[in-house]
Amino acid sequence: MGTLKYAILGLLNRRSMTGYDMTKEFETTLFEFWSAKHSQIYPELKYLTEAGLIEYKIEIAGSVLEKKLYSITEAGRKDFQQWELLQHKIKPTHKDEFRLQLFFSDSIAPERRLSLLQSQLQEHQERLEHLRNNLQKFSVLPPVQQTEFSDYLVLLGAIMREESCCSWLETCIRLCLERKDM
Amino acid sequence: MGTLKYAILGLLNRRSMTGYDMTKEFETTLFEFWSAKHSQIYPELKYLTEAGLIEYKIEIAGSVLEKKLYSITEAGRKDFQQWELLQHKIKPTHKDEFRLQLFFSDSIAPERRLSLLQSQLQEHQERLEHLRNNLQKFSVLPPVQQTEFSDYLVLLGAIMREESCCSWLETCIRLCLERKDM
DNA sequence: GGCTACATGTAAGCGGTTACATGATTTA
DNA sequence: TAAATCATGTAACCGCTTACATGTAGCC
Repeated sequence: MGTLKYAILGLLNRRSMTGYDMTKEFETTLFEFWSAKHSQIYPELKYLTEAGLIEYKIEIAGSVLEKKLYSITEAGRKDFQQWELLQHKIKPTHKDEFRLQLFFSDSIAPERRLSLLQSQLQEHQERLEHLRNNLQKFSVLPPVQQTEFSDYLVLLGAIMREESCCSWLETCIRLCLERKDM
Repeated sequence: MGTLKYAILGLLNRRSMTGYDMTKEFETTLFEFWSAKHSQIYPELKYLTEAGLIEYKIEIAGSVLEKKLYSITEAGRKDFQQWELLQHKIKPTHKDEFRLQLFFSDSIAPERRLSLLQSQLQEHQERLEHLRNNLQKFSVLPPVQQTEFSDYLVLLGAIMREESCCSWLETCIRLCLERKDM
């Protein structure tokens, strides 16, 4: 797919930054829908530079430390904006180890299945709470043209996904309890 | 993670089958939460056989064609059942190219963003419809001990996930339309 | 006889993670 | 001065996909 390329171009389309800054962005802002480690980012930056889609100038921090401040080129911006218009097909399978485990859970004791469901529910509840805290920074709904509007939409998506997951797990637990003796 | 290993052991824990049968299972039954191509399955079968977790006997189909009918060994069953009890941590990032695209969509025209949202909604609606058709085979809720009960739970999970995704996309579309001039 | 499905493998390459490796700057 | 953070890279390995490669069985 080569999606990392566009994640990087997208970041640089917003503002110039170093590879280190990008690493932080992937760990925080983009974390809900994309991630990449520095060991993947640096080689990709090298490749994108060679391809002429980005460029860098060296800045000196302190007295000797060289930082590479990357920015997007015109060619890069063009490439990015073309990708931004593509109507991607959805991926057919969302791999999910827990659901695989649940699918085969008729091989274990019903109480064990119940405890798996409950621990899974707790994890998703914690993530949901965390996401809802993030939502609080949007005291008012941002205008559509602004960057914050997109941020708001994807955060909303993450929250709704977790809510739905929690309510599914609650349903599973309820069904297991209600029908304990069947 | 080595999850494919347990997907295979789980299948063989239900019934003996060939690599080809497994390929079909991954394409149909398990498709919503796991998948694997035959090119990944056959080497894994070889490895699991060497590790003593599964074994095969050769069956002749027709006059000469050799099929390897795999079954799980006692060691394999033990390994599988141990995995089945593990309380896995949820994966922090669900990579999603569409959400990445949406996140950066302040760089394109609002009508373009709207059309992306609408095409994405349509895809998810189609998948949802397909999943709801699958649900119809459960005319009554199966008893908890049975294999079909697990099947039902994961199908319900897939449906709820798609429903939530659709309603998120509908919300996004509504927000974009309502606030067109802001 | 031809098509589809059955059946089993290997090879190249990509995307990604973990670990290895190094050094400067800032802050407590 | 010690620890945390900033900063940049490489190497080995794993999981997975795409493509290559081959041949049989059943059905119309």
